[in-house]
Amino acid sequence: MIAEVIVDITSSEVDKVFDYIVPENLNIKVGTRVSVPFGKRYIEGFVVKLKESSKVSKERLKPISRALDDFQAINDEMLLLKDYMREKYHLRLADTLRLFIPAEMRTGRVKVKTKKQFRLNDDVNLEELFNSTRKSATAQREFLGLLKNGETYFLSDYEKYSAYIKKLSDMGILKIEDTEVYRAPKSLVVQPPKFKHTKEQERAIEAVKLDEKQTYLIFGVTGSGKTEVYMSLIERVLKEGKTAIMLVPEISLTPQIFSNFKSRFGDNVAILHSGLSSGERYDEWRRIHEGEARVVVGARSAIFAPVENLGIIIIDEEHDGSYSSETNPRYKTHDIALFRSKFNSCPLILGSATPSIESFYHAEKGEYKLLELPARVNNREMPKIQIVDMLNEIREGNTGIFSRALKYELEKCINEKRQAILFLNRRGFTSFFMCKECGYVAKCTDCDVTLVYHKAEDRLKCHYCGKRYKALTVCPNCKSSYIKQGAIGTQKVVEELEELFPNVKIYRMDNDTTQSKDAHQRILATFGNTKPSILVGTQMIAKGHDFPDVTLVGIIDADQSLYQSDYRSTERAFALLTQVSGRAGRSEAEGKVILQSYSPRHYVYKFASNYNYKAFYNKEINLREVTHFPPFSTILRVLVTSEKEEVAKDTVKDIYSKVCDVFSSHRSDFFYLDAMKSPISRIKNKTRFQILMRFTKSKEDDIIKEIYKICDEFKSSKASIFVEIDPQNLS
DNA sequence: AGCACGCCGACT
DNA sequence: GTCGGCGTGCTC
Repeated sequence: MIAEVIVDITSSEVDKVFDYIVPENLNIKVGTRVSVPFGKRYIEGFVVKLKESSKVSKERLKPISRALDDFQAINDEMLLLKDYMREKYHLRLADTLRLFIPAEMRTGRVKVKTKKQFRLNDDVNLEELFNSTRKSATAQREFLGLLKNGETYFLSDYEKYSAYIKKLSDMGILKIEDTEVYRAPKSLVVQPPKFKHTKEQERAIEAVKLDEKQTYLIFGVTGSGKTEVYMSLIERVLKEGKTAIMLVPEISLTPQIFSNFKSRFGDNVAILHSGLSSGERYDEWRRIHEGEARVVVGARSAIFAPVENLGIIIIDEEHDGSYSSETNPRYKTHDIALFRSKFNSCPLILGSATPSIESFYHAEKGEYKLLELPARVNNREMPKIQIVDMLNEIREGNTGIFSRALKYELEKCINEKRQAILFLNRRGFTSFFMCKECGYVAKCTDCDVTLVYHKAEDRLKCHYCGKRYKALTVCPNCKSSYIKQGAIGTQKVVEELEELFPNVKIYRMDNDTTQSKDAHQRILATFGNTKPSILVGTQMIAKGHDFPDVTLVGIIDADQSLYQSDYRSTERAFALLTQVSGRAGRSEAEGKVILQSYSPRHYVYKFASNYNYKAFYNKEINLREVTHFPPFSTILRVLVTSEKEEVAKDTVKDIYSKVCDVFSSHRSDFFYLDAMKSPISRIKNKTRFQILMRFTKSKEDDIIKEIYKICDEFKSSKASIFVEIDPQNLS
């Protein structure tokens, strides 16, 4: 027997299957992880196919040396998924397979945690043993009274009898053995709140057919009880003996979510996210793999959870950018979910208060079934949004961070002993260091990006590679000491607030203050318990926690998300504004949102301030259609990186000339084609060039295939080539 | 990814 | 003369 093996090396040179002889005595199946001799060393690999003969000559074939697990690490569905991802994204085989198993398994140090257990030997007569034990040996008699034939017990639970247990074990009456136990992540279990479904929830739950591969879009306003709909659907799926995957954005993977699910579904729930220890992650994966956990809750990568007999996939906050992988194995969670939905003939549920334009377009065309939850469960109004023209503030002499309206509302809020949240799009004290004399801007030596000043450490940091630099006091270019910081950040806002309200507690939440484990939760918890108080933060405060006493939300620099020059920025801004505003609407008292903008007449503000998603969608989709942007076209980017600028340049040139041929033969399908340096021309000391193109959606399959073929021609060890479809950002 | 092979510069 | 630099090529 011959096995096709993918070696666990992610390099384009070995990105193919290698044939190996399967020794008779080994139990090797498709999907087994194996160790194989490769060149002069041994390497891990995955068996992806078994066959009778090989095209490789007999002399060159080597035998597999051993199986690494006694189970099939990758099931048949995942093996097909690997082929799908290969075709769709042109990923390296080893890269995709790595997504399917926890990293802990590859490193070789598979740490199965064991615990000592004991059980009575089957032939022991408990009653006889009890009676033959001296009456005075009360502890021994007590212990025997706890036992039953055929049951197993953890040694650690009976520590006070350990000496006696040892004796019984020596006498051959009971047996102590190691058994595998799972390190389940801890989470508090609370009593699930009793829900009475609204009519709309009821309708949505019943509308989903569980045995069809249909995609549904649940369009539910903030607070309409989408999570309750998800849980009820999962309940229905479990009743049919099937399994479920529910994805949420990494940032909203809060302990609340877990405890909600744990209380509803108990040990059936497995949790996968980046905060788990490697032991926990491995064990959760094993529990899913063994079929012990049938509900998987997790971030993006949980879409690869090894569940069998999948009955439903739910993607909550489906518009969230974190569902697109931006690095190495680039994939779109929606694509993978769609594949698994088809394979398992099960529904895929996308849920959002602000669906992505693309998803809503699919719903409008009838490809997705639209389920609407238009009313909030508590019938509470969304907070009123007031747009403040910051240019007008300047005209009238207020050049500070806060508009007069925001200051007024902050004072009012504090006087009423309530809480406020101030939202800001940046992090760090200032975004950059710039010399006011010569215009010098501090940049990273390895990446072509401006450095960001972090006041707490008094350091300049590169947000791409993490490299740190001493803060500058003198301009290295012209020696002027007039070197200053640019725009505002969370720290700056906090400082100004402390001056304005010296007696009010002010909390800061951004990437810097949430580095340590659980810091996120800690800040939210202290903030939640302090009144009055103000929380200043970035994106991450937009989601998660409900604070009933937050009555004011201030958006300091609303325009920030609009200035990014990509076609999705308005859509992102709308979602963000809606999301942030929702933070103010949980209270008995009326909530208020102050939105500060330098371009207050932008249409996104008009629609966002009325919470009118559909009007926004109509405007946006028309714009996309006339400008030929997705979902009416496909954007494709070929990114070439290399340590050597010349190599990258030459490779891009070669590829570009071939792409031009494709362009010529599909002239009427192309809207755009150009080759250039990437906006960030160096990252981690690799030069980056790119080719950007945009073409008709209907021809994407053909064109993408041709582009992949071209990239294959020029692949080498000197330059890396990445192809991205509809990339989220173009750095 | 590694590891060997191989062809040119500065040293005991 | 040789030790060692890393460019190139191969791994079933």
